[in-house]
Parts: sequence; structure tokens; C-alpha cells
Amino acid sequence: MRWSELDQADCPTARALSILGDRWTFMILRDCFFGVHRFEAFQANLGISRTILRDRLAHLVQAGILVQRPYQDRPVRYDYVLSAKGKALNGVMLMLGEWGRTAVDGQPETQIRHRHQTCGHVLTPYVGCAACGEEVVAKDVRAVRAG
Amino acid sequence: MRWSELDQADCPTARALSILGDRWTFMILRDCFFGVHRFEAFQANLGISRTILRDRLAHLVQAGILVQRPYQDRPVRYDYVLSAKGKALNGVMLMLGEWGRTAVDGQPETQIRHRHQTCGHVLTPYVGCAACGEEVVAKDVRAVRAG
DNA sequence: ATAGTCAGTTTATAAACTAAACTCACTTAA
DNA sequence: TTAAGTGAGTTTAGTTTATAAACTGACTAT
Repeated sequence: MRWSELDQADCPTARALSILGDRWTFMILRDCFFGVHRFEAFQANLGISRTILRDRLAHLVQAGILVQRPYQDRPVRYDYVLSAKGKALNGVMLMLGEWGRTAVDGQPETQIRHRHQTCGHVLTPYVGCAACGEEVVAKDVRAVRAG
Repeated sequence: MRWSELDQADCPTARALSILGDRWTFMILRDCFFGVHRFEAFQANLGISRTILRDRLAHLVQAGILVQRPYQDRPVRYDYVLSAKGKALNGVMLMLGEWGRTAVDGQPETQIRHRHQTCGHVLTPYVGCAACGEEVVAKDVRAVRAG
């Protein structure tokens, strides 16, 4: 199966991955959440090849995850900023970082955390159930087909 | 920059993505969370090429995310099951699915949801702050370097 | 015996990625 | 008013990765 056919899937995870599931897109978005929004800054930060960066930014814009905002004319140059759809990925990014921090070996002393502005604490994110407010763990969920 | 150098990064998200950030690994893990654990089942479900499937499974085993459990001898055949480290990805998977469900266009009538066994409701997952219990949104978090 | 299953391996071909140089439209400094 | 610099690309050639399809090996069931 070709990757390009995956956006047809009836599984929301598969469709999400048809947009995000390549080697650099997630890294570009991580940078966006850290406030990076210019071509040269992405390129310098990630060391990604310019060809691929161009393709990925175009794809993210086309998917409505990033929005281009011109910051000069002659020639037109754009900031790439997160749309509402892009900002909605915040939870995914936080959980991914948390997994990387706690489950993947690394240099703990230089790791990046987040501060939760509303309560002032260093953030330890968890996934909760909107209905009961409890933390959700793997063994307590079962897939069901929504009607 | 080569993708293979990414596991050196001091950003936990980058290190997480050095394992998960290719085109099929996340899809394989999604299947694992749905209870799939045999080579042929992954291959049939995903339509992935066998060569890549073999590489990805080996990589996930080597990274400690999946564990091989022999279910027969002569020849030895393995189930690939999630380790604790793998199960810890549950939150990422749930949030990714939720984003796909709510933000990416699709066929809503055939979508997959989860039931939260402990409270009985269809799960709507959100990311909360372990310190204050409130839902975490993008504008309330700021990156800080942990000492 | 014959066919089927399961997990791979091999091979040829196709697609994607990388690095480096180049382009274009400017802006700033000498 | 040349000269250098900046920002966002584009082009090109070469390398790496992925794909599809056939094949292998060790069995099991009929």
C-alpha cells in the first residue's frame, strides 16, 4: 500500500498520520510550538534539506495546520504560524514529549519541560476522560465503532 | 541532517520521534493497541511491504517498545506485544486519534471511538495538568529548561 | 502427496531524500 | 554605486529507502 492512500482510511488515527506521519513534519510542528515561524529558522534548527522543508511547509499549509502570514512585500515573505487546527495538536505534542522524557533514554539534565501558566507548576501532562475526569490508562479503554 | 542523528537531541520530543517518526511505525503501534500482534496480521491490515514491516518490528523490539513472545517452536514464531514502555504511548495514541477525529475531514459515521471501561462513557480524551487537574491548552504552556 | 500457513528474504524497480550550488528580489554598509 | 548579505526558495545529481512480487523454509492439516 502506498502512504498516499492512507488519507482514505476510516480510522481517525490513520488519517491523522497521513498528514503527520513522515520523518520531518512532526519536528517542524514541534518548532512551531516553540515559536519558530520562518523558513531559515526551521532549516537552521532542524538541519533539514531545503527541498523537503519547502514540501512539508506547503503540505502543512494545504492541510490547514499552518497559515502563511506575509511579513514583507517585494519579495513576499511569510511567517508560518499554527492555525486553530494546528494548535489543537498541542495535546499530542505534550504527550509525545512526556513519553520521550520518561520512556526514552537521554540526557535528563538538559531536557525541556513546560510551565503551566495558570497554576505555575512545571507541567506533567496526563490524558483524562472528559466524562469522569479520571486519568485514562491503556487497560481501561476498548475500541468501539461509533454509529 | 540525517534522521539517524536525531536520537542524540536533547529535546525529548525529538528523541521520541527518532523512534516513532517514520511512515509506518505509528500505524503498527495503532494496530498493537487494537490487539494485533502477528506479522501476517500487521501486513494484511496495513498493506505495508513485508521488508519494511520486518525492519520496523525489529526496530520496535530493539527500542523496547514491543516484546517478542514465542507462541510456537519449529519454527519459532512470535507474537509482538506492547511492553510497559509501549503501553505508555497510550496517551499519545488517544490524543492523535482525537485530533484526527475532530480536526481532519473524514467519514464521521464509520469512525472508531473508545469506551472508558471505568466510567462506561465513550471516551473524549483531553490533556490535563497533574499538578492542578485542569485541561491544558496551548496558550497556557511555556517551554522551560529543566535544571 | 498436496495444499496451506506463517514469517521471513531476495531482487529489481520506483520513489523519496540529501547536499550543494544556484536564482531572484531585495536591503544594508562602505 | 559597487559589494556583500539575507531570506526563501529552485535545480541538479547522487544516495538512500521503499515497494511489489516472487521465493524460501519449516512446518500443519486434509
